[in-house]
Amino acid sequence: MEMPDLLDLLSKGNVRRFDPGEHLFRQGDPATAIFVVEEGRLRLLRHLEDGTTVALHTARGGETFAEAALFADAYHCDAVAEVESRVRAIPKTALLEALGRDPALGIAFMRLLAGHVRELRGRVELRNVRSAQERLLAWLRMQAVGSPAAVRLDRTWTEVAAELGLTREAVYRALARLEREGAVLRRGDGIVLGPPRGV
Amino acid sequence: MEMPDLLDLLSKGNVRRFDPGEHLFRQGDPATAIFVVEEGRLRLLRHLEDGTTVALHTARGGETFAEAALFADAYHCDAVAEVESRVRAIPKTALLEALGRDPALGIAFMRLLAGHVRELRGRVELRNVRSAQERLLAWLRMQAVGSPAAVRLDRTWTEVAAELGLTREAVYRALARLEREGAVLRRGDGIVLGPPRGV
DNA sequence: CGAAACGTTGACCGTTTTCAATTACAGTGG
DNA sequence: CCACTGTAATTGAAAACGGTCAACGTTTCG
Repeated sequence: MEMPDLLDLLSKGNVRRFDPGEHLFRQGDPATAIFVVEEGRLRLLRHLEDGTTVALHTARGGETFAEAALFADAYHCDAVAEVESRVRAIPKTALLEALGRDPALGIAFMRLLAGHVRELRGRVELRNVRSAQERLLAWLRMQAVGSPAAVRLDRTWTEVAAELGLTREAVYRALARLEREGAVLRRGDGIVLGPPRGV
Repeated sequence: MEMPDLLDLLSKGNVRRFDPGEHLFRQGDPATAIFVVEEGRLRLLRHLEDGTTVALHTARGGETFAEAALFADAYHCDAVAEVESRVRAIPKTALLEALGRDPALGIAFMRLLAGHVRELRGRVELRNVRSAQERLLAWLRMQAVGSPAAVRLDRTWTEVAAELGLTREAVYRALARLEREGAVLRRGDGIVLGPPRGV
């Protein structure tokens, strides 16, 4: 049950550049493609009947979005670049055709989606932890690998804060307090959890 | 682009009855099936390392859940019946095999998963709204249907509060304030939004 | 080299959580 | 038919917590 050339397929589309505020597509436009964010940040916004707007999602580097466009005739929301961004567009027809032809590719795509579901559920779960300190600790434990459990950061704390639904200040404070209390240890480019209590 | 016999396939498993509090499976159990709720209500609960438990999802009649089990060796959460429920279990091996054989079936399943992804992303984005009042209002607008926009509650406010990531008290207060400010109108079993300003 | 963005810490303020108390039901069993 | 029990709904008051603002050092990158 290995992953066939799904990534290959997902890298076939054209990359386009968008300026801040520029639209990739608008609610109601014919759904013609799904997207992969190469770089930057896009917001998905839905316009409601009463004229108000609600944010559906914020897509960042590496993420795919508008997958649901595969199964709809039109986009259900706007996609707007928040900062200058590079976005790869995978044509819907080609992707659908490939998925329908090669079952293994379909399975791979399902796994991708199922993984998203699991990851998103984890994210929601994390947000249920009220305390900033506990939430950060839970996140660190989820990210941790090895023994002793350690996390190597591949992103800035500011970005981590956004994922946790906190301000960066709150994260720094939580971090400082966790370290003060001996729950974690900052090690340059990463964090070590559950440090030796005997010291 | 119609839905092929996914429902057909999803109605192939055995139906089992569960009493309130009874477990369908537990976190760590070998993943052998995905499920469809025939009737009742199930909660998916994840146990954190600190012993606490958080709700991942509440599955209701008609819903499928634990789809991610198809691609995982073990369940990553508990499933517990909240009320007496009838649940259909679709064996993982059979489903995987059928999905691999019939591409159309796969497409239908992908659509299901893509819908879940969209819903979950919406949930996360909702949690990014800091103010309890704004968050509740955004949620209400998303749930609203008809004109004038209205929401009929099929669950308790306590449950809504949990989905919003707030305490029920915070929800009641936000609700009271929204009503005081004329943004919503409580109507027995539901809520009417953006009430006529002329009155 | 200079402008951004990141990292870090402090103080203050507003909001939400918590704790507490009261009302309103719906179901249960005597 | 009614007291009895448990949960939901509701509101108040105080405490805790995170957000916001501010200030400053550091790194990054054009």
